[in-house]
Amino acid sequence: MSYNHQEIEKKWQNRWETSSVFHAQESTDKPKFYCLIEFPYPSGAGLHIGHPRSYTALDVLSRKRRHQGYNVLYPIGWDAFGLPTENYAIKTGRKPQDITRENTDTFRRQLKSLGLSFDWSREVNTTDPAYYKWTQWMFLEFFKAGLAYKTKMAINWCTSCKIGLANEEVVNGVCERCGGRIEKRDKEQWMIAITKYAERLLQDLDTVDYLEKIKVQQRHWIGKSEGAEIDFLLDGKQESLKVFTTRPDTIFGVTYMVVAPEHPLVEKLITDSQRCVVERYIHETAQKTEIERGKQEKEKTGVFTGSYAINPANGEKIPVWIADYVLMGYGTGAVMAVPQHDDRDRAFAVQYGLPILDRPLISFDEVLERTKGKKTVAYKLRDWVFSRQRYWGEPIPLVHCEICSPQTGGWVSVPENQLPVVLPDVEKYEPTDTGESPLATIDEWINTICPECGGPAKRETDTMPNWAGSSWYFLRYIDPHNNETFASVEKLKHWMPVDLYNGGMEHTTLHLLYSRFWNKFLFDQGHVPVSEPYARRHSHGLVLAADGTKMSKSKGNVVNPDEIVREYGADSLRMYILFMGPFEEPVPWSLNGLIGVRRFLDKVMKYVSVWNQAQAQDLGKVIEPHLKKISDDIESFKFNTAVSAFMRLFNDLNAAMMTHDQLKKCLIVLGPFAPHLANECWEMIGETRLVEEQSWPTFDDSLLVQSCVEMAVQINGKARATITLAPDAHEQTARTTALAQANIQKYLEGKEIVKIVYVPGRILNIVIK
RNA sequence: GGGCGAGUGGCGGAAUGGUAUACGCAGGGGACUUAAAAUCCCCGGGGGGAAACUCCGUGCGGGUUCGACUCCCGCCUCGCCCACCA
Repeated sequence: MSYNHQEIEKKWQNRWETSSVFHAQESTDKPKFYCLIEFPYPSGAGLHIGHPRSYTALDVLSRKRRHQGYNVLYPIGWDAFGLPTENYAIKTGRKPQDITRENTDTFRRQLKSLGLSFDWSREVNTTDPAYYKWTQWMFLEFFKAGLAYKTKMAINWCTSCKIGLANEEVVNGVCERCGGRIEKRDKEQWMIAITKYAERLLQDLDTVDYLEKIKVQQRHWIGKSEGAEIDFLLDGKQESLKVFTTRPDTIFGVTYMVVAPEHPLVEKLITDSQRCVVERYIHETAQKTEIERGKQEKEKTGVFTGSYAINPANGEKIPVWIADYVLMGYGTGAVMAVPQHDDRDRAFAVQYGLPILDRPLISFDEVLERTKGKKTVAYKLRDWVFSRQRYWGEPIPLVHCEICSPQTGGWVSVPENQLPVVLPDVEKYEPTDTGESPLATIDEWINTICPECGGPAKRETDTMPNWAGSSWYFLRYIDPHNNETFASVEKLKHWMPVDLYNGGMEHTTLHLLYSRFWNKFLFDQGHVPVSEPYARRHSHGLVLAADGTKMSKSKGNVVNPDEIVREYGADSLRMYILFMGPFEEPVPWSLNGLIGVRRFLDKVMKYVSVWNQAQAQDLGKVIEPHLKKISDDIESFKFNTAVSAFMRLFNDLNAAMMTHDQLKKCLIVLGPFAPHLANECWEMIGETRLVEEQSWPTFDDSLLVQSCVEMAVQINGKARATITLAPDAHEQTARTTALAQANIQKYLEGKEIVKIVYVPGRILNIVIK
């Protein structure tokens, strides 16, 4: 017998919608639980089968918390700015706004069909002007605090997307999104000074409950090194070269120095005789892509500048080289090379025949004294490139005025009462290879008046990266319809921090770090009540195709959730996706596995439909251990074994009828996993109201202990017999029973018992010789 | 090169010091049926044996322990992340 999932799923989804059971409450004495999933990017491809993995898992937990009496906030929204939509708009000649609306409609319909207990009344959309008004407002807070600045810098330019990328968006030397070739380009960019928060982003990891691998990855990304800055006077010149080193104690072994090709002192270092060769090297290096640089990792390149520096520790004269293995963005962009102690320096020294000297080490303090150096720290973290030269993003709310604000380069904030600066309609969205935003072609939008002097001014045409809107969306969920502020202080105090945030590992050094930073900044400005936004962070594994590879359109191995829901039902999909494997591990999709879960759900439906109270017996001893395990497994994210415990429960029943109360308990615990079926069964046994309105069951300890257990008897660690005993049986009883076993006696014949190890309820091991 | 994780039946996986392979899939056998589907019951790591039982077995090699998939040391393979960060 197979139940009609299409009928019952629609029915209960309507009931949930009209009853508002999933709405977070505004005023209540209940403890709060804020449960967050990473809001999706509504792509044209529709929901990916991987999305429900995270959503269903946290749905189970949210539902359990509601049963447990918590006021639960489990919201959903759309991270809808970004390139795929813009590129699709260009290709089809349509407006990104229209495409986004269609895509979010599809995603909303698909998510609702899964029976997820989101509070749909709080839906947010980063592309909604009422939302991005506050993204712009927050940007201005960064600007006013001096943390947003515009600077000319070599950026990563994706030649395919025609867009500047942050370092974080360049993966293996190619564009993270499209795989396109990256080249370096000099461009004026808005930057946000995340590096000012490097130390706190690092330190405060100790105050939050994240999976350890997430902390490790963030620490590594922030990359703190302690060391010293030491000045090396240039021979015959006024200037000195400042280096950063983590090994000041090796300073006697310095045999040469190296500066990055982009170092500001390069021009002064070049001597006439070397000018030709050095300039050619710098030019060649600038042309190199990240990939090309990577390939030459083993083979280092560089040139001698012609200049010398003086080692402040011993007065030795040492040559200064230029090489691209030294990075301008880290430390001071200059190093003292100690081939004896550093592999890279050694490789370079070998390559160019520079001396390698084995000199004694000296203490940190002594070095600082001799060289007048100072202790310092360096971070790998770089400031955040915040400009994008594209259309489909939040306009940066600044105008440029020739007269006003010379201290900020002529940049003036758009006043709060003129926010949001709304994206204007444009004819064409194509990016230009000149690196200007498509907004740059709309004169009537660009030309405006300066809010300070009233004179003519021009709007900034760069837009924000799509990490902007996602850096604070968890705050907007708390008060999504507020027109006065992004969220009221009282509501923020009630809900923050997020109690549990689940998302993909790929966001660890991007979104997760950005949003921690963003929240800390708002905290410092007094706008949010907590310094860390997420009390706990968990992460899920990918759903792979059946062959264990990533699902991709080009390989044609993408599973469509609509089809699964139509054929097998949302409850089957939910339960299978939890059952398929450990939550944190990548797991291949299997239609057969899904069918197995559907059979189980049919079995439950069949059981309930033939269940009758007249034949009921007390099956508490069978049922409760399983329900207890399921309840515990939810807490430890072991959803796969929770589902198998359900299967065992119904196998163990052997079709025996449990009591009405016991059946109710089973259905309440089933609710978070298969909510439609649980409600349908709930109604079939004559219950009114919704399963969602019931309290989570408690478990009777006396029913959790078995009266007797089967125990192995081992001889020298090998199982030779089994005996049945009370779990707390006395050792003497256990020994007597074990020694009476025929197979045990066989082994004991002619042997001496050295000792007997007895672990009640577990094992009895007889050691013989 | 560095960091993190994983390696268990035909397959997804369970067990984190105590009878390895729970649960599910695929497979074999049986019941029901004119038949099939569906459903239900039974079997199910490999070798030997009629059976009782026995030997081998959790990537490889050592070790700790009464007892190791589990802990320790040394390798191999795969996955993910970072990768010239001084």
